[in-house]
Amino acid sequence: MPTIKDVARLAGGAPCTVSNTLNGTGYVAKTTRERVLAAVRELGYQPSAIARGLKLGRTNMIALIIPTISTPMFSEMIEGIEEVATATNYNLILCRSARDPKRELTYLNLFRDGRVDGIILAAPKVDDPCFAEVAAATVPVVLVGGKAPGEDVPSVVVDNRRGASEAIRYLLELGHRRIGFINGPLTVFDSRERFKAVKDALGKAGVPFDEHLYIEGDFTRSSGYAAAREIMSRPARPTALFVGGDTMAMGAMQALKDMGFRIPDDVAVVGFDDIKYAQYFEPPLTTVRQPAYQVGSRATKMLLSLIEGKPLRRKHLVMDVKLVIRGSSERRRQTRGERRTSQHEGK
Amino acid sequence: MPTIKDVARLAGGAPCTVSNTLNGTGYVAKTTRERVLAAVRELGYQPSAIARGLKLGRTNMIALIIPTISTPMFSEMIEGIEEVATATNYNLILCRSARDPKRELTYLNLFRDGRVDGIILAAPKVDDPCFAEVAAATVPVVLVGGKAPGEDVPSVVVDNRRGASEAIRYLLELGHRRIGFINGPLTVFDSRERFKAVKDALGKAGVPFDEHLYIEGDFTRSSGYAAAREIMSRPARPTALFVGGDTMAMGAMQALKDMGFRIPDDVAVVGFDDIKYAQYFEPPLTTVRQPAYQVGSRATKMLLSLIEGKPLRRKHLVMDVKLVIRGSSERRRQTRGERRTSQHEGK
DNA sequence: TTGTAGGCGTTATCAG
DNA sequence: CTGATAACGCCTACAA
Repeated sequence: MPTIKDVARLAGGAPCTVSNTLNGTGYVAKTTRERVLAAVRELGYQPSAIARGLKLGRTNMIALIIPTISTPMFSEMIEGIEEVATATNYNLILCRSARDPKRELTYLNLFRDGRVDGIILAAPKVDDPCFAEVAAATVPVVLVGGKAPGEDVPSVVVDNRRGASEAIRYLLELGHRRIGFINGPLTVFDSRERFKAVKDALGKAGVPFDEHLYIEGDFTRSSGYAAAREIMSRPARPTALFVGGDTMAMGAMQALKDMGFRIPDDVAVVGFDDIKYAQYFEPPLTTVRQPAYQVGSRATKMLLSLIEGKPLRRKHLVMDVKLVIRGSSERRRQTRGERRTSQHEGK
Repeated sequence: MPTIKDVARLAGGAPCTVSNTLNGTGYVAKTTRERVLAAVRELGYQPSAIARGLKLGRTNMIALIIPTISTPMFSEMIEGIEEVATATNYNLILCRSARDPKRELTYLNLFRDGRVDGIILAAPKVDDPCFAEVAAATVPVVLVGGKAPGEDVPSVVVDNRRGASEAIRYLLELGHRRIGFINGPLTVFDSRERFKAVKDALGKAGVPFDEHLYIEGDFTRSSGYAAAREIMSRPARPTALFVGGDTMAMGAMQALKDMGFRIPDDVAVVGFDDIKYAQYFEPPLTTVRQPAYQVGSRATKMLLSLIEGKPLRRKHLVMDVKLVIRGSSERRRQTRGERRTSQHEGK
């Protein structure tokens, strides 16, 4: 690889002139500029990001620490992050935390050395041990799907409370009174919020929260399967299931079918997420849509603002969610012909 | 951030002694080492990856250039890549190419400056303009899901020919003679291979390849939907559909249902990929499983070998595929009880 | 066994 | 307008 010196030599000048030409800093005579640019082209010169990073203390890299990559919600979020980063000339370093605070900590420590200009930490645990590290970070950190104690660390979350209470209110309106709730682990911010909202919504309707209708899974399909089997085997089983995650809901639906229950006739199911595949479940899943892509892109915009030293207008963003009603919760009144178009949502 | 000098000062020594202590290079007296380590701990010192990268010409970073992130096949592949990279102490820079050779080129050029030690280029086009750049790259490049002309650039692909011909042979065995083929774009390596294999397999069975039963989509669900609608509207429509991608197959199945065809009774469907959701389609999709995660991890191992300067045992890997038979191709003979377990594959 | 000097490729400063 | 010089933080000779 040619260096700036090679270019300077070929153009008959000094390295700093090349630098000034390329970066538009300082004054460079037009003729000089042209000679320099010609030399650059001839050599195929490209400044070394490493050397520049060392000098400037800026790398144009951001790091993303995220539980998994291939989970639909997270992979969409990653796409939103990548999009904004790339558009702003930043590169993305991808780190999988597997929801393990130790790994989060390792990465957070790794990145204290200036190799990245900012960090997005996705889905930290409630009381995550790494929050101390986050507070002491040498670069801006934005939290996604979680909040650190206090108001200091900027965050983007979805409106879990609203989503969960809408789901519950909707099921109540349909006449359900025994509503099972398959939640994610309470160590996860989203799950905790949803838990509170569900209790609240039930309480307001005068329906007592029944612990026997509550189970926690771990967001996997198999945990949803197991949870549904369990909950449907208990006495006084529910007539509806609210599942905090579409992948778990998929497992739950499978369990219901395997146990011989019809959806929604015997049991209504409402999920959370609205992953791409939710509308193609059988029956299509009623679920609370959360804008994963936008969560990612907004968080990245916040991070980039912080990196540029711009103040944030709002430190904590709560993204809107929306209940999407499909066949898993209401008996179909549609004819075959109507389904044809109704099922063909989006691309 | 403290530098190596700060540590040296605190420990009462020279920077190089700190370096030697930390890297195990040269001789360091035990007492000195201890003093150094104590100072390191006290200051929370961590070597700067940037400075080290500049000095050593090695960054422990690899770049991945891949069409999309949230497509199931690709996101699994990314996970395989991330896994191996992390385990070997490398970090992953994620770049989305959107199948655009221009973007591939931009990235390939960007990375010539030494900021990464190696590059994985996923799903390049056949005759991709960036192959020239790949050949001239300053760091090792491994191709995934594609091959450059000649034998020079290492690659990992799946056995598309075997997969496609098994699918076709299977449909022929079931008695199908008019087999529609919804393929991906022929600019994609996989699609091209599958195309040849399908022609071959039909030819060997004495069934002529009928162009009216062939359509290309772009791997999206909507393109599968449109393609199936189109192909099923033509005269002498097929009794079976082989679809080169499960997401497209999902769209195709939707189209078939909307048109009133029963699967598999009126039309059998066989996909390619075996994405996680394929087994939960209605009916569950018969498809050719490709090991996306392993493709990613193997490619990364190859790349890391090249980076370490180790010779490759084999420059070109072809990963095995496997036809997975489910309900979309054969009329169910199972009772409800049997389905229960058969549908509950994997997690 | 330890320390000194130089350089990796840039860019900022400041003198010419 | 241009160029010499120093510095970013680290590592590797080589000298002490």
